[in-house]
Amino acid sequence: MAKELAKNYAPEEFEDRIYAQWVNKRCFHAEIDRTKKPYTIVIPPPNITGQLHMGHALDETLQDILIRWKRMSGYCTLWLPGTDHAAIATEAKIVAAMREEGITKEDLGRDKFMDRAWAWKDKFGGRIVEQLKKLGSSCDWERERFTMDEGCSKAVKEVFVKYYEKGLIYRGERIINWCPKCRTSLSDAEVNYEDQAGHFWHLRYKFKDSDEYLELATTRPETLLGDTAVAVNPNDERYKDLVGKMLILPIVHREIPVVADDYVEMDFGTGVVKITPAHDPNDFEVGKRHNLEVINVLTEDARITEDYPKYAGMDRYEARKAIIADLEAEGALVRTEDYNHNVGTCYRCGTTVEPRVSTQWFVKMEPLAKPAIEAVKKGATKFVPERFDKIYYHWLENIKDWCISRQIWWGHQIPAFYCDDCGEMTVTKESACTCPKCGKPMRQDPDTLDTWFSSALWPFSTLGWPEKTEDLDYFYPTNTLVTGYDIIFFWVIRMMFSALENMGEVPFNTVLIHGLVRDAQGRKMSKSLGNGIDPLEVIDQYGADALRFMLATGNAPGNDMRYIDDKVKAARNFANKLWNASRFIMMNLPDDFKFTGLPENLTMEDKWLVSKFNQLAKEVNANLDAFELGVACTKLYDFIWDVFCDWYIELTKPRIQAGGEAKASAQAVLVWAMQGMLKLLHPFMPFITEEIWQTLVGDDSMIMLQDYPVYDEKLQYTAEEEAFEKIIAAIKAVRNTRTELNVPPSVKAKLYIETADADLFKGASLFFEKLASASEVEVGDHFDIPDSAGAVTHAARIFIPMDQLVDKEKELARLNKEREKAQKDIDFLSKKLNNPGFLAKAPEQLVNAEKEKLAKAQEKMDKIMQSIKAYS
RNA sequence: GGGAGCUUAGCUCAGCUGGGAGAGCAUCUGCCUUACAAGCAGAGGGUCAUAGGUUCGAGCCCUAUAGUUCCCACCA
Repeated sequence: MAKELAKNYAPEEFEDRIYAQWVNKRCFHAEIDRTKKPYTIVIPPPNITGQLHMGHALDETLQDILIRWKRMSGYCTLWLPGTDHAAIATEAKIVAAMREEGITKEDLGRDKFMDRAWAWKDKFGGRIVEQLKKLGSSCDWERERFTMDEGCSKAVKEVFVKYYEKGLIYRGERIINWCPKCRTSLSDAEVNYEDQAGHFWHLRYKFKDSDEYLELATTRPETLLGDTAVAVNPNDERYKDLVGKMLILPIVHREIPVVADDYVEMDFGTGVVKITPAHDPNDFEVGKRHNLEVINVLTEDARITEDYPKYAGMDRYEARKAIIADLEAEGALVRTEDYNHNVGTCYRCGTTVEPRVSTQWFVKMEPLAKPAIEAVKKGATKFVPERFDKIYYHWLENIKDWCISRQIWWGHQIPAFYCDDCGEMTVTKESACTCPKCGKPMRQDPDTLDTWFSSALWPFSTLGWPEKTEDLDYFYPTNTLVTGYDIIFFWVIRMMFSALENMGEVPFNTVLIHGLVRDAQGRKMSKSLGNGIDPLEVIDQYGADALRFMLATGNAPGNDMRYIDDKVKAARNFANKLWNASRFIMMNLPDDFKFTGLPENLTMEDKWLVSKFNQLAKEVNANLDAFELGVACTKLYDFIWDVFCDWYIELTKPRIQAGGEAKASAQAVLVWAMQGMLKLLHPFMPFITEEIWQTLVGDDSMIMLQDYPVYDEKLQYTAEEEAFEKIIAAIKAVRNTRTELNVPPSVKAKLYIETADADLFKGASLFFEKLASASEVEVGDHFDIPDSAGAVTHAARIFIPMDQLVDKEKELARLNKEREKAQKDIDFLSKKLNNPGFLAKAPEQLVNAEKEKLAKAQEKMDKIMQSIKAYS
């Protein structure tokens, strides 16, 4: 074959072409072959921002490695990509984009607005799909992308109605986080806390029956309008007698009681707290315990209500000023101090969140959380790394009921209907209904569901549930979820309990958790810092394979990783190395070369390589099986670079130059090994391996559809492998000696090799000439060569005669240094082997291994001593 | 306040269920040896944060301490 690779590894020249081939030849999904075992992977929604960032690149890389490996290992694989549901941030983008076009809900009406929103979502989702393709994602997006839209909303209704009927969903008054600007409730996770400079206003409330005052402090004086009590700690000696007394609320002049509650900390401030149940979550709880009235003083957009005409219509900050002025006038303001405190803000618009009592829909968490905890405890789902189960437990054990209603108009509308006439409420899967009591048409709840409510159903709603589909039966429960630890609370937990409740089975068996990608200084990548690195730019510069390899290697699961340019460069250099190795193989192949498998007569170095490759295949499979992707990467890197390129290729050169039969067999082994390495590496570096494969094997063959190499007993040559290591050790020793004596490689010298393995070394003399600058090699069982430098291994004593170049003193010093080293080894090992505790308790295998090591060390020592004697 | 992680070579990090400390980059020395200078051959460099403990044996397990990062909760 007259194929040739371009001179340099240039990923930009083939990555797009290779991807197009995968798509055209339908490699990703092939036909679903239900005779194979299924492997299903669930991936987080990649449309969070409509733009690819490093986090996605990491997600995608890990997932894609696993899915390609499984596919090549004979599994029927399936991705469950999350592109349909209204991910929170995308919603914000959609709305912003629609506003830019001047489109409002009122213009279009809800239904049309939704159609429009879905179109936008396609755009955002679609863009990221294109970006993921550049990374080499083997997900068949076209097929998998829109199969679940309908199913998802069907599933949502199904679950909602079911929960409602089982009493798992209820409507209730709760204090919630409310964004006055977005006019929507926010979950705890959607609130960002930030330190803000504020004030502490010390106020005094007068007692009803005396002229005494009680002093307290507040950061939010305007909520005073809604105060319905003042609280002290029941154990506080200072205020014990005051509990139950009545106070007069300043400005409003309402009577409010002093109550005792543990919530109050005695040593903070004055130890007295004003209680505003309608506008503070803690106060709300206190209010419930003491049956206090809940007085709401703020409207939806955080203005004072009509009930307080003097302040009505003012927003909370204007009202604060006005009220402080009035307090001062009334003599109720004692003093003002500066105070920094944590203020909750809306993650979307940054507005300060207003706690607000309102009617919302809730999911009762306790009965759902219990089975979810159990499932992980008994191992039905396991976290990798394991420690993340602690975070999981910690979260679930302290879980509060989940507020699922949102006051936004995109997303799944709550399937509850109200009769405006008689106040009746129905929860139903139907899209419209009439009042069962008075027969009038009912109005659907305008609120929508928290985006995570539908996301929680992902692993089964995407497979067709609630219908009993073949896919559901075959692919559920899924195998693996890959995600960052930051999403455990949002998504993982909710998928867990939702699946257990609705399917009676866990949604996935393994949750592979990875860390965050940080910048070179270890900071989180963020837009405001401007330190984010665009994966697409990295791909343009170094290629997708280099980026993927860098992301998968050199870090432990669950640990954060820093993005360092040099790391990608190192990965790119590795790709270049592989590229050039295959170039070496191909440029030597005859035009009519036909690969027919491993040749019959393998030489010792062939067996050494084959055996080591066999071991590699075994270990890589084991590592992938245990989700140790980084370890697998490192092993592939070491094998390809060190074992194959630095040793084996060099070892074949004499045969290649010799030509004839020797050349042909060397080429067959080279091609065999290259094919094997490409297959092993393909999940990690799909593009370059595919490109080389197709050049090497032929255009219509695709590496993506090959079988993944596995361990093969027939390829294991343990004894030969070990024997050849002696040659390698000897070559290294000669090189070492030469370098230490500053002999340039151009100066050749004859080698005399004194060894008990004469046949072995005789057969390898060419290697010494090629790799150890030998002009000639003589092997025997005894030599006495004066004026020579020495190289010693446990198996051989090598003389390098170089009269003028060898300084006897220096050589003796060098030998003594070696002797010391060898003595250290012997001391260490014999001490260990003379320890009765070690002999009695250490495993037999280890004891034998240590004995063998000692024997080798002693052999080496003997040889060193002989050389020293020869010099003295 | 509750929880989790990290501390190993100059830098960034590996080190799988405890069995003589590793890689990449950087540094030093010598090489353009026709696959590769994005390379080849060598070298130096670590009391594995500190102090105890368990064990025949500890970077790894236990306890405490220090430094550091993150998550959750949150003070009126």
